Amino acid sequence: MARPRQFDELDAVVRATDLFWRRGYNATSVRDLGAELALTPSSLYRTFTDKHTLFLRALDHYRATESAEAERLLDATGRPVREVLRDWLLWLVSCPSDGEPGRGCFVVNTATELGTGDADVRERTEAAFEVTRRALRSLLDEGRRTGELSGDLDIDAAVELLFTTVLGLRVRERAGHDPARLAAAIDAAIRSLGPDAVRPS
Amino acid sequence: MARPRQFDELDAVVRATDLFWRRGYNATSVRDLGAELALTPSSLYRTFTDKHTLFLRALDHYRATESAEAERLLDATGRPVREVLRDWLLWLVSCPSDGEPGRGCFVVNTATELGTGDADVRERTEAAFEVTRRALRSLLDEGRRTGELSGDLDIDAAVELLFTTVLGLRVRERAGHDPARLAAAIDAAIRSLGPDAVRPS
DNA sequence: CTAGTATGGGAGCGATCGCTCCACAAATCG
DNA sequence: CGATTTGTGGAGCGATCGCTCCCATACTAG
Repeated sequence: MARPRQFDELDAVVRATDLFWRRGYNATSVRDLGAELALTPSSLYRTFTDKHTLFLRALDHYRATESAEAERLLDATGRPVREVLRDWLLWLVSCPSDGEPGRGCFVVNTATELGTGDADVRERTEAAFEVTRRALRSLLDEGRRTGELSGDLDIDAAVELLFTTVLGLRVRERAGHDPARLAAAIDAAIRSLGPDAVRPS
Repeated sequence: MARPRQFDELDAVVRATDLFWRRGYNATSVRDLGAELALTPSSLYRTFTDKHTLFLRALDHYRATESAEAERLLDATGRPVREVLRDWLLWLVSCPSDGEPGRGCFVVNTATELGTGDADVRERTEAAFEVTRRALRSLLDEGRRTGELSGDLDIDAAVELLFTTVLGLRVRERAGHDPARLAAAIDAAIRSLGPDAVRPS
């Protein structure tokens, strides 16, 4: 051992995530990061190798916190699946907290900004998308098991529609669209699953 | 009059649109633009003022060509509205032509990259979104007039869902998702409008 | 032809980019 | 204590950023 760090590495990643999330990859300079994380260039590079690697760390951190929260919201066992789905979708478009302009979803912002060109990034965005897709599928499977969703429902197609809707919602949140309209879209998406067979409205 | 231009201004805007579309605002340098448009800095700045103004020109050009094509696809009078809607949505995710990696939608990419911070940009992205929303609404109104759509359908909500789906589809096209899955999402979105009352399946 | 005017080419401005290097500081060893 | 190891601070590297300026060029008007 030798001289200990004067900063918390996790805290630095959290702040870096916030900055990359708000501004995107290209618009965030190493000097911006240094100021926000209270790190000199030498500490930043010694700890995180370079800007690109720090960005990947930020993406990973975002995915971890995001999917942990999603798991919490989706694991409300026993509740009606439509209600669980609705709460989750509403959370997606109001997350993390109001008061600031919309930041959308870090993964979606990254996927649209960097496209498919960066292999490291694409690997992570695709993994994040796959987690969302799986979560939707298991929720719909659950709904079919309990009988809340009709056996006629094409679950593959419904997952694709809901997943696509999630991405659209997060773009709209970033664009600052009226929350009431986003809520209307969410309700319409849930209605597209058909009438509730167990608790008819 | 004096010395005439050696380049076509519209052609330059077309090329600039292509570059900004693929790389985004921040990742496109003035030197990149100069090389792609075959323009020296002096010509570029004399003609287009600065990078930001050229970007707005590119956005306007994109909106004009995009909405002209959309109008063509949506104005297929007499055809079933579900078919018109389906063809349009399929066109959105395969546009402008294949062979290259997905570029998504220039407006969506811009909205997510720049957020709500740039007033000039936001004005244009919101206008583009409003055009799309209106097009969907008039299509659904038409469907209700002809009886193809049920009178019970909540058109406001359906417009919100379809519009959100459009944005999601364009993100997914940019992210390089499987076209078959996008088509499945499109079919599910159309099915969410309810059964066809005039031409029952 | 000359005068007037707008363009094309390109050097290069100050600022900022991502990043490196090195002297110094603070901890653990013997 | 001195030797070693690791982190910190900051000057500053070469490259690139958005952009400006100057001058030769190529056109029209008279």
